[in-house]
Amino acid sequence: MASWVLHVDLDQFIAAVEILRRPELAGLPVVVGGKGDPTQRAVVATASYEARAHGVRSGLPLRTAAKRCPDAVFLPADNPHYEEVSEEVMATLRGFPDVVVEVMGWDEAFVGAQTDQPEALARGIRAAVLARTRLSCSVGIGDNMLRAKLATEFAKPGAGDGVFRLTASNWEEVMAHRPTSALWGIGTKTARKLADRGIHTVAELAAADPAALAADLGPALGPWYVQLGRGIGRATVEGTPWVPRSRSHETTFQENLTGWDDVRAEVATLARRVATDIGDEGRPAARVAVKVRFAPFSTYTRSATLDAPTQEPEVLVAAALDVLEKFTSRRPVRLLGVRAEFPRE
DNA sequence: TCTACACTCCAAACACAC
DNA sequence: CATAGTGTGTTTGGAGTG
Repeated sequence: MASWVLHVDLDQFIAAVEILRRPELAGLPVVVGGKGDPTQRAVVATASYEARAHGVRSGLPLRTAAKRCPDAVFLPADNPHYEEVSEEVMATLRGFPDVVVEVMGWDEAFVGAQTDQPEALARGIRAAVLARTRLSCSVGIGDNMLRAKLATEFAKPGAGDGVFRLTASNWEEVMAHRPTSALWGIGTKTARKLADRGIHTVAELAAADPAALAADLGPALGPWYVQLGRGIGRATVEGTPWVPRSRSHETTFQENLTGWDDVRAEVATLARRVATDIGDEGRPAARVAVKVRFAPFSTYTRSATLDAPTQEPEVLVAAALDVLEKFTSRRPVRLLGVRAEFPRE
């Protein structure tokens, strides 16, 4: 019996959930995000494949989505409902005997298993999730989590047939000529830095000198990027529940705040929401951070350690307002956020 | 007492993922 | 022109300490 990592990823999860509630939307371009009003400041949470054909992607401003796809159906995000459906999916995964499930978000999870037929397990998972939730998913199979995660892309509708295996055996064949940005952990900024050094493809990254990259990109990140290029990653799926390090709330205002009294009032409101959350969890906060995004989009965070950990709402509000005083600019504010950090360890 | 240095902690910026 | 919300990890630079 061999050790395998499977990566399960729901297909167009949020859009699919909405279409389940409103079957008449099937086959139409559906865009979910914000309050469902494409004239507001908000971004796309998920677009159906029909909307994606018009260039609508997650993270795109709703306004832009409406321009690219004027005929799309715009729906508000209903996060509590997605959480419920997600729980149902994860419970289905945990129902398989002798597997370890590591949840990575509403719509994806890693499954660790000992088996000699990982494809059979993958198909079993797809069938079970479909039967229980009517949702389709794609499954990547790998000899570690990185390869399983990347494999899923080749299993997705339009690219594959629902299951794909990526291991040391086919890593080069599949990945060598792809851009470094195809790797999990390399975003646009890092891809750009690598390109500046003449590293454009996965193969070039795999062949790079870790020490040289360490000097340039950091002692931990540089060598890690080379490992990514080689397809090396964590091979053990962890099933132990995650303990959050922080809780936060932030909000973008439809109209910029121009008065500092308004800013103070909104920070207090956010701090109370955070206080409610951590009070419900019964975990005192050790540190409070305030985030301010001035118009048009420059963003800053300031923070302070509390005298003693607390969950007292008024102490947290006062602390957040204190931190806010570290900002001296009075430019118009488009976003405010408050974060509570729990004691380390 | 002053300076250099190693070390740790903290705060902020930054990058990334979902 | 437009760019959410939530959360994590790394790097960097300054403050404190011995």
